[in-house]
Amino acid sequence: MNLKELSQKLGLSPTTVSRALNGYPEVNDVTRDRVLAAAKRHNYRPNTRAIRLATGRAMAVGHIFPVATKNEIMNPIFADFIAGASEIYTQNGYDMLLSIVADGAEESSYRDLKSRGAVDGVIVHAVRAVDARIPALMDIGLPFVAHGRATSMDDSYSWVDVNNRRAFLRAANFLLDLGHLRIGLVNGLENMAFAARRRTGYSDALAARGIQHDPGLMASGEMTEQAGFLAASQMLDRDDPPTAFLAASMLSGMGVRRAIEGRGLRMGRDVSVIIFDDELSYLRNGDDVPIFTATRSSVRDAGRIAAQMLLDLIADPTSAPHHRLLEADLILGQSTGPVPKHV
Amino acid sequence: MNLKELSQKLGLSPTTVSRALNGYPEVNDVTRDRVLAAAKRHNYRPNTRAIRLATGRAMAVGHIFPVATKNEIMNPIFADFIAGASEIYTQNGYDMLLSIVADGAEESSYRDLKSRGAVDGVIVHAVRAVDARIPALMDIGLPFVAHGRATSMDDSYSWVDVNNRRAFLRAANFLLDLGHLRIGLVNGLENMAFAARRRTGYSDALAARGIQHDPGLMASGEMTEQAGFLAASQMLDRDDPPTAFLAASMLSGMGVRRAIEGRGLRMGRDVSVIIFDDELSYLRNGDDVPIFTATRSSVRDAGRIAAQMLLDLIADPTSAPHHRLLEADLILGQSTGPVPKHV
DNA sequence: GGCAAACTTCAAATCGCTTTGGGATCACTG
DNA sequence: CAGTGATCCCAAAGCGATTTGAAGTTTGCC
Repeated sequence: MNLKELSQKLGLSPTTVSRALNGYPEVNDVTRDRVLAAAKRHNYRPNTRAIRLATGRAMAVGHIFPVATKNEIMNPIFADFIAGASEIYTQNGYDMLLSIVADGAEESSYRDLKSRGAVDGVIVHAVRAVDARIPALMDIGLPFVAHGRATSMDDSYSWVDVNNRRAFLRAANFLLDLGHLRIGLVNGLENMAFAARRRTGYSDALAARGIQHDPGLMASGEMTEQAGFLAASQMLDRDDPPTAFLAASMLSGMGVRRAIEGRGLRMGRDVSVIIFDDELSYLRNGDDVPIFTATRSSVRDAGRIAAQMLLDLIADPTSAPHHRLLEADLILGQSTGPVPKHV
Repeated sequence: MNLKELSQKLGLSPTTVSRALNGYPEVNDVTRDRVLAAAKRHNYRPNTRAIRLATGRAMAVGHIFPVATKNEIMNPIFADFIAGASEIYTQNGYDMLLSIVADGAEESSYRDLKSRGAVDGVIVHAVRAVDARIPALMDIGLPFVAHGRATSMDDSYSWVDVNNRRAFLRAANFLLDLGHLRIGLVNGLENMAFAARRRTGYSDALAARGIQHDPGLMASGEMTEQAGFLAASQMLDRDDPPTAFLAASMLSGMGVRRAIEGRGLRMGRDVSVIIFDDELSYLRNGDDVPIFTATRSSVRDAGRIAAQMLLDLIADPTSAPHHRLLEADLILGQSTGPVPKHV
């Protein structure tokens, strides 16, 4: 069933039917009702391909994920971010186009999407501290929203980000207030913007209390359980092991916990741990009472916000860049406590 | 730059240019080379929207993920499966359309995609033991490949699946051979087809050795660390705790491990564990030596295979359904050993 | 040389919708 | 009653490709 057939059945022109369906004012209410009823009865749905060609809009948004060919690690937050964004697209009649491209091929991928007219805008995932994609997209002229901000150029493009620096600053201060002086940092890869900022927050908190910088207490790597375990193990095996940890993710934290418990220590009593909790659906931090004390910010919400921001931007491409800096909550769990006396 | 402009620059008709670019035989080689060179020089890329309208093909594949509104758990294998599928689409000039829909709204979502002409086919994720989506799609007439098979109707549609029954049968037999008699099953939700089959494998292995069915040693739930921990904890606190576990995923296994170690036991010595390892990129089972003994099958490979199967099906919709049953490897890790003497 | 077959190329129709630029029709003024 | 706006509807021209059917050019062969 297409527009032409439907209009013939109704004895109207395609023009009128199209206008009736799309809510244009120049059509009689009686006529409009007839049209809407007929459309519903015949289960008519306008052909997306034709709409796209006619309007010149793709009614689709692209999500391009970089994957380092070397280790091929998909970011675990991916699924939940997407889930949040998807809600918004569905509500607004947009489709979500996904592609996963090798680490440096993103720019050509963007150019391709643009010149093929396959999308109206894109979301930039996993922003690096220095990220070539951002100037590239500005050059290409494809509307975009970044999930995260590069270190520089903060205001010239739209982004949604968590206040990573403050989150880790607060977490570190919380541990310092509990008396912890040696705090291990189990960070993500610090070429990523979010990880770099978290490190800054950590360092600033220590510096403010006059605590000396100790490279042996700062690890940076993939945010896997295994990596978290290894990093924490190394630190715990020092002569002056840390009494607390700041871990970059739920998985890292689980690795840290294993390292602690594997040494016969108890998390929350002998060694404190704070994680960054993205509220991933399949990595919940406990059910009622949080297992880990955590800085928490829902990545699904971030997905929703970024998607909405992008649609707004597409609707009005001339508008100034939008920004949204989310604050992470500091929630108390069972993994932190005062520094043990006997240490 | 569109076809018309390009053809004007070349002094040719759009017809010829189109044919030259698409490799049709009725165009002179000299002309073709001229066209190709000009296309490259002007960075011409045909407009996807126009191609789609003209050819009537969407050149896109849909991935629809069901999300139970209650718990909203995204399946962790999602990201890696998608990554595998994406490779294939990219190679073949297809786009991947993703949407996440509430648990029972899938059918209308399929109908929508079909009548809008937004996709040429879909992948069905997370097949349940009894799954309404499969007959629905057959009714709608949208080509599809299921990742998993429902309990019945095995041959009337295309699927890619792992031999889940045999995987758990082999794993259980391996444990039985090591002398374990009480084996705890920490399964996924058994309304899912894969989990139901794994349970069958487990049960069949025990039955073949004349071991009595013990409901207290069989848990079924979300495949999270927390759920795995709770299930294993309960079993370990029995008067006759299991000496081994079969866990449905890496995350479940991590929970089981925590339950074991939290009781002062050592995994691999006091209690054995075998997991099902989907080879998720961010949940690697160790780097060189596997941590867990595991039945292993790459979900990324499954994504590749399913995607290719779907493209084949789209290319020839009249062909008979395709099937691919993958066998999981049983790989030896550090989490299994003979049943302890003193028990 | 002549005629058919094979090559090349093109004009125009098509896909299914939106949107521009008018035409009717009708009621309301002055 | 002619003139002026509203109001309602339509024909036709896009959007940018593919594809059909046909025309013009070579080539091949007797």
